[in-house]
Amino acid sequence: MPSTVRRDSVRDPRSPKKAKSRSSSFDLKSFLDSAGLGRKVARFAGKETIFSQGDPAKHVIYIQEGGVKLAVVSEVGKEAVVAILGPGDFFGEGCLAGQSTCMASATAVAPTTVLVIEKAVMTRALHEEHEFSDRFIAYMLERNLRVEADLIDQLFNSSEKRLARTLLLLARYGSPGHQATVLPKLSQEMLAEMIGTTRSRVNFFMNKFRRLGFIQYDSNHDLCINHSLLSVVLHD
Amino acid sequence: MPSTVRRDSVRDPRSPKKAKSRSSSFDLKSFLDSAGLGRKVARFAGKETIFSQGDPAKHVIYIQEGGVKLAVVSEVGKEAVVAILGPGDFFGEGCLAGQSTCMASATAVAPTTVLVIEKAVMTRALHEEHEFSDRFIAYMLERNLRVEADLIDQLFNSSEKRLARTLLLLARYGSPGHQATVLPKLSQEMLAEMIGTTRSRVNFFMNKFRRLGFIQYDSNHDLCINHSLLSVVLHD
DNA sequence: CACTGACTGTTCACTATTGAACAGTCGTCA
DNA sequence: TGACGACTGTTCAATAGTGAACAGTCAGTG
Repeated sequence: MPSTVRRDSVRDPRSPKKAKSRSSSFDLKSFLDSAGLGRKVARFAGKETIFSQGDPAKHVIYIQEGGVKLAVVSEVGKEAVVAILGPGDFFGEGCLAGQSTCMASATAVAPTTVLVIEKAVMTRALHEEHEFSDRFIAYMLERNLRVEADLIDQLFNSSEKRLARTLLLLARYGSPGHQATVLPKLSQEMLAEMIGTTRSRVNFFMNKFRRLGFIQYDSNHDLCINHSLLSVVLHD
Repeated sequence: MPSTVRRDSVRDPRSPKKAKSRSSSFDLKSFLDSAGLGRKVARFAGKETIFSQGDPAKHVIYIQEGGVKLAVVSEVGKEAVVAILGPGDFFGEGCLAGQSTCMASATAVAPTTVLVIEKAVMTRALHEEHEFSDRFIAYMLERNLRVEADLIDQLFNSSEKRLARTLLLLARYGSPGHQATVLPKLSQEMLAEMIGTTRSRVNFFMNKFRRLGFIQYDSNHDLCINHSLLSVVLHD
């Protein structure tokens, strides 16, 4: 069984407005369709594996609907969640940089539909289609900021703060801008893997946050977080 | 004074061959020159600041010669080194993703010459010059892998392993492929900031590694590391 | 030379984090 | 219904990591 380890990344705090910017004037789906890239649509049920760490890396995948978890497993069997992605996100793009195998496993976290794009086709499209290339660059820049923010979070903050931040980001992801937000079901085990700590630690802080009124939940009911109160944790 | 915190990233372990791939057929420098992008050349002495966290973000910068350290400072004054970049690397690219201020400070770690490219000019070049755009995409993909690897390292490994990994990466950077490598002078304070721990911890492990013969150094002489021995640390 | 600044070497009390174990609570499925 | 699996709640000894202090080395400099 996997045990520890982390990573949130769901929506970067440093690019606040971005939430909807992907649905700009350019219609990616139509472009992909017309370019013959969109033919390969694939659907996955929740918890279904899309690809596994070590598989040959041959495709870039674009999420149309649903959600995907990227995770890696260490030599000693610890699991870490590198990112949780949603509609509009790409993954598997490592193959464009010469990666021959997948560095992470991708698993659907909900019923998900994706476009599967051959590496060669993707490369050609990037060469030939300006707008597509622009969009992809913008996406990679954003993604980079997100990962960097996660890294910095990891460097600076204690696991208590990382948990608070992750919950806030997940909440923002769900429904932007409100004071209190309900989160989809998420096990403490998975939170631990996102944050890079142990389940017992997550449990400890979740109970602490609940005791202090920062969050609410009854066993197996949805989690509800109070943005402003929880934010306090981040600033000591 | 800053105290703790981390980050290596110098050359990703997952893209071994890449070291020289940037000097491919396409001559970036000539392109930039001919496109009028290369007019603004700037030079910095070692330790000179290129830009500071919080400055307005208006340029993408391309390193021609030398080395640059990207660091961020937390609210409580801790400093973390996000990356150490060399010739062929870009930085400041966050402004292309809509960042209005610099998220990090950039400091030359050696005498350095760079091309300073206006955000608008960069955007135009990405639109209009296929080959340039390709190159930039490739660069961002690689950079992304690097940061992700750093994040994963942080998630999985103890500070001892992170120190070993960072030393190995720095060594590979210096002179690829050999058994023992000499590293440029690097204070333990800075190593601590790259790794995300305290100087006392770094000192402790440096002495341990030296005692075990994994590395050698006399006060203020260059550090010499033994690749194969030090690699052992990574695998427990 | 004496002084300062920038480092390394070392120690130590405290705190944070891990890892593992065990009990309790659902939901579901034969 | 009862067994199972997937969770949460809780505890605790054992480590790992922090922060701050103080001494020692060395180079440069007025």
